[in-house]
Order: sequence, then structure tokens, then C-alpha cells
Amino acid sequence: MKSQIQKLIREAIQSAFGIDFDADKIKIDYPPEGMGDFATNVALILAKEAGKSPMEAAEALKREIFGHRMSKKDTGCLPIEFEKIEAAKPGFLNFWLVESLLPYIVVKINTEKEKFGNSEIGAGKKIHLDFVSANPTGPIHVGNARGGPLGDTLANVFEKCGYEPFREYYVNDTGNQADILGHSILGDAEAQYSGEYIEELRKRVEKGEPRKVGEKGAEIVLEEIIKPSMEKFGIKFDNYFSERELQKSGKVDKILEVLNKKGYLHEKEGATWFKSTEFGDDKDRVVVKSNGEKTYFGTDIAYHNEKLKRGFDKLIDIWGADHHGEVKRTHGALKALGHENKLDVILTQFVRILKNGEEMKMSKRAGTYVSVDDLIDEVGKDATRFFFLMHSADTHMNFDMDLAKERSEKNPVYYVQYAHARICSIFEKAEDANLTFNVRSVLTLNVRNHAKERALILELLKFPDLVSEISQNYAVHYLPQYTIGLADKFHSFYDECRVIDENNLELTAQRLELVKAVRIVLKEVLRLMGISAPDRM
RNA sequence: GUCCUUGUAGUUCAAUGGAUAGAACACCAGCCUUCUAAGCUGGUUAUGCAGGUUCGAUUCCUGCCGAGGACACCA
Repeated sequence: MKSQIQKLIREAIQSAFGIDFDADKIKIDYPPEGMGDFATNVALILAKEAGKSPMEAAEALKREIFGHRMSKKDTGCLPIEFEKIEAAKPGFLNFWLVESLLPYIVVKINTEKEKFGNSEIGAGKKIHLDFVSANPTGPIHVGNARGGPLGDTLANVFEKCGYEPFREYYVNDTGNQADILGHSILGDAEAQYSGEYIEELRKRVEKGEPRKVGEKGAEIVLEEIIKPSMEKFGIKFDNYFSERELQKSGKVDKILEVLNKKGYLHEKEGATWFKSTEFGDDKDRVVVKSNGEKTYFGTDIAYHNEKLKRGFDKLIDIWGADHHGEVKRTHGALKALGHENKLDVILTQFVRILKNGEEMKMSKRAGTYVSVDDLIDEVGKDATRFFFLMHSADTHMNFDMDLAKERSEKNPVYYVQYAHARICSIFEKAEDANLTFNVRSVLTLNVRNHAKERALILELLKFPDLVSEISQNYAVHYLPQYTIGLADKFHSFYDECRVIDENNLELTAQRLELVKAVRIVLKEVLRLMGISAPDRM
């Protein structure tokens, strides 16, 4: 809807001022209550260029746009026509949609069902998402888990926008990590990890070289700890990509040779370095150690190259903030290989865990970490996912374990799920009374009669724009925020507007259709977030 | 020291340079003979400090103060 309005305004700017204004620069907002359905500040922005005061510019645009109707053919979705346009205070333009249009939105939703909000903006594009990817050296702790719901949900959003997302877990199953795990399993002087699972591995893995023991241990950890953990968290990876396999394939050597030929490598002190300083990094980075082993970074270059070779148009890496130092060198390596603007890195800030009022330092070595499994057992999958998702990746989250359980009962996710359950309950009752109606019966609804109905429909209308925006800015936390807003509008409506009224079947039909649309959208957003939509609570 | 992120109600978090800075929890006062009160309605409380940019700054820039993280031939 927003992009259609942008187009409309762009044309108005063209004919009113003769200025060719980039449609993307026309911001469409949702104004405060009572000030319209949509708003824009373009008049403020182009006032200077148009040689007018902002208010004059706004008035001119208003005259240009008012009375203009975009048919369904023009917009590709719903017709757009404004009932009222106002130029306000500093120079905003506020738009009110023609009231008769609103019921069509409900019909559209109930016709398209869960496909409502789908788009083709990513058609034909394959996106690779690398997330969680915790070392297979033990249970996944909460810090590593944060990227899970984020990546998973982002992938769902991409899918809804026509992209082909691919969820991959990069498994660090060799090298130093494997050595440390190996020593730990053997219980020798260099052991660092401890815990029940180490004891268990000790019984099952044949003794031998630490590296081999560690690699074998990592296999078991991956299969029996990590995969079930992800399953429990509602995340299904399309692939678990083995670093060890990659090294064995010889592809790492190959790509390093390519970099060497391009002049991006040099030898120093027996090691091979990548000239990442040429790409803004503080220092050059080792790719092959003096003992001949590749560093993590060395194989990572090959991994990223490999992903692109597999045909992905875009790579998204979701890393913990502690890896921020790698961003520059990774971008640099891709650039050196001739791949620019292919990789986006999302960093998630650390989660601070509080227990008994004290911070728990997350340390696998000290065994003081909280695992995802513990968290899910305690607060449930839905509440955990919602909690992680509702905060932007940049937020340094605090998680109070003591409040976790109590908090879980107050968790906003229940507020949202409850709205869904309430609607289901209405339909149960409607079915008992044999009340079923035509999708189009909502068209006679006069939204002037009730502000709550109008607000609800407008909230539903925001959904498609929201989804496509997230596919571009990755701000997944807008989804939970949106569900809270939608649930809020619904609960408020529910309180004032009785849906089933046997003495007024016309109104009953209209409201049942409206509420049906709300259920569809709620369920769909929850699905995107990987959260269940219960029929009853 | 350098780099990244961050500082918003008592608490946990929102706010693509915009209009009266929003929620939730907590607290106070109301609302169930009617579709689930896990709900609704109303109330109290906030942009770390100092400058700058402009019609307008929580948002951008500079400095200071505070928080978390990174600065390996570890991953």
C-alpha cells in the first residue's frame, strides 16, 4: 500500500512543481491517532527546492492528489482513494482512506488467507543465512542462541517475500576447538571443558590423538546435543556445513591460491597473511599458520566463496557481537575475490543472565552458563522465541532467570496468543449456531459506526508493508511489536463490540468476517516468528 | 590506546530526522447474569551531560561520563 501511495505522491510532485522526486525518498508514516491513516513529510523536504513554504507546498500537493483515484489496475492490489487530505502544522500531509474501501481489505485477507502479505520482491533470489553456528563442543548457551529465532524468522520473512532462503549451521568440527574438546574428553592436563556430557563422551569415544578424539566427540555433540536443541527451539536447518569436510576437499588451498595470484597474500615469519589492511582492517591476518594449518579465517574465506559458488545472491551472517572484528576482514576477502555487496553481517549483542540478582558470566569452561534447553524448559519455546525476537539485535539484553517463570506468565506472547484463542472461541460458538457467511458479506460494513472496527482494519492493512520492509532492513523485532499492536486493537474491539448477535445477523456476518481476518493475520505473523497460535488457552 | 554496540518511566524494552516520545511489568482506581477477566477503561513516572548541524534531534556530528564486547599464527 505504501509504495502505491508513494507513486501517487511522486506524480503529484511532478505535476505540481515539475520536480522529479525519487519515490523511495517519500516516506509514508502512520500518523498519531485521529490524524489520518497515512502521512508524509515530503512537503517539508521539498519546500526549498520547490521555492515554497512547507505549508504552501503541502497545500499544493493536497490539491493535486485530492480526488485522484487509483484503480485496482493502477495499484496492483486495492484501489486507493482518499476521502480527506489535510495539510497540517509544519507541513505534513495527512490522508484518510475512503471509508468504503476498508471492508475490501477484509475481503482481500479472507480470500488470500495466509498468502496475504506475500510479495514477489525477492523473486528468483537465493539468500543464504548462516546463524547460531556455535562450536560443537557442548550444549548451546543462551548467548549463542539469540541469533536462532532471528535468523529463522528472517528466513521466513524472506520466503514470504518471494526469496529462496537457505538456513545453514556452520560446524566448527576441526582445528583448535576439536583439540580442546579432545583434551577435555581425554581428561589430560590441557582439558578445559567439564560436565556430564564430557563424562558421557569419555565412555563412548575411543582414546587416541586429541584431535581425532575431539572430532569424534564433536560429531556426537552435534547429533545428540545441538540438533535436538535446535529442534526444540523450532529451528530446522537446511544444512549443517562441516568445516572439516571443507578442508578435506582442498577448496581452501584453491581459494588461497587464487588470492595469492591476485597479490593479496604474503609470507611473514613462516606464516601466510591476507592483506586485509588494504580493506580497512587494522592489521593483516594470518590464513595459514607456520605449522601449515589453516586458521579459522583462512577456511572462512573458502566457506564464503563456496556459498557464492553454490548460487546464492546474498549472504547473511548472524554473529555474536564478539566477532565484530571479523567483519572487515571478511568483507575484504570477498572484495578481493571480486564479490562486492554480497554479504550482510548482523551482529547480536550479548545477553546478560541474572540469577539470584547476580550476573552469570557465560563460561563453558567454568560451566556457569545457561543452556538454551534450560531456558526453553523453564519458560517454554514460544515465550523464549518471543522474548528474543522482540528486542532489536543491537540491544544489550538483560534476562532475569528468577523472573523468567513469573515473567513467562506475564509474557506479551500470551497477550497475543490469547487474542487468537478468543477469536477461535467466537468461531466455535458461531459454528454451534450454524452461522456461516459469504466472504463478501463484510462489504456492507460501515466503519463509520465504530472506531474500533476501523482501527482494527487499518492495523491489518499495515501487515504487507511491514513484511516487505523487514526483508530489506532485517528489523525482525518489528514483528512481535506488530502482533502486540494488533492484539491490542483486537482486545479493545472485543470489549466493545459483540460479534455474535442472533438478532442482528448482518452485523454478525460483518464482524465474523472481520475477526476471521484478524485471526488469519495473527496466525501468520506468529508462524513467521515460529510461535504457536493456540485455539484455546 | 584503537574499533564496534549502547545509555529513554521504578524495571525490561520501542520509536525508518518529525506532530502530544510509545508498550509491557509494577503501582492506584473502576469494569464479568452476555462470544475466554491470560481481558478492557482511566491514572502516576523517562530521552546521561555539554555543544553543533536545521524549519524540526531520542535519532546525525564533536567532546565528556557510564555500560557491554573486540583488538592471537583461538575460534
